[in-house]
Amino acid sequence: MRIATWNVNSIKQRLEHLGEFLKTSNPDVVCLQELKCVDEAFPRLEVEALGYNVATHGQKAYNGVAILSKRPLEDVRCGLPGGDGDDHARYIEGVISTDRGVVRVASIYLPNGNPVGTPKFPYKLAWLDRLTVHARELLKLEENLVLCGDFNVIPEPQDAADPALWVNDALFQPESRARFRALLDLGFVDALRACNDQPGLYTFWDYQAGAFQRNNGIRIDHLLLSPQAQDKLQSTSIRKDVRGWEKPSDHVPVLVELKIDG
DNA sequence: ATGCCTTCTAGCAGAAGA
Repeated sequence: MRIATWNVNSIKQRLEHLGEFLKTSNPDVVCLQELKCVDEAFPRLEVEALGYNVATHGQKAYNGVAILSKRPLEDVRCGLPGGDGDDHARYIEGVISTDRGVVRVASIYLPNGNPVGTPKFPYKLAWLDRLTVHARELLKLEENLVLCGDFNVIPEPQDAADPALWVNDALFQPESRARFRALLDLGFVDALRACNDQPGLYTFWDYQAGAFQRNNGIRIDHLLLSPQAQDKLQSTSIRKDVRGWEKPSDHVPVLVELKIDG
């Protein structure tokens, strides 16, 4: 089973790219972030015509997450528990059954948190804490579980082309990185790092200042695997070429291949 | 040191993103 995550930065602006990505990578499951539209405005019929079931959790203008799956989606849950008034559409979860096993997948759009020193940063940290609490519960199910998405965390210095540029940024603050590590410490593995410890692997390049042309990127889109899923890890890849398409998202798709349905 | 660019909504500028 091939699972992808991609922050599309507006699904309406990126529908053509999504079609091209689905055709060329042929994923079984796709977790999308930053839809930037309400559920009713999601191009559901167009995506279904490409062979995918669709579950969305959208909102007007900002955020918005979705899961696309060739196989039916079951037990879909929208929103991260413990919000207490948090109305951002940043979390959706579902289950996919195959002949060879079950996979639970979450599509996550973690808060950016900038600028540090405003309420946005503690909101990010609190959201990371809530995610950790929920993930601990999910791990008790002992399922194949993949937490996919734009975590808005640069885990390590080697995950940035120029770490010095990010020292004052919410994505690279010690508090953000420590919480990401705490999440991993529950028993998850960062799928890409399990396969490749090389530097220079990025999933985001800013639109400004020719960041992509200069390969001034960061790695913030991640696929975290439960122990059961780790045992089935076959490969990972980053579709860097997608950033070179005309009018691209600033993020590219990241994929993991799990030996689940052959 | 700051803006650089792209998206959204609203309305012809500002917020948000990272």
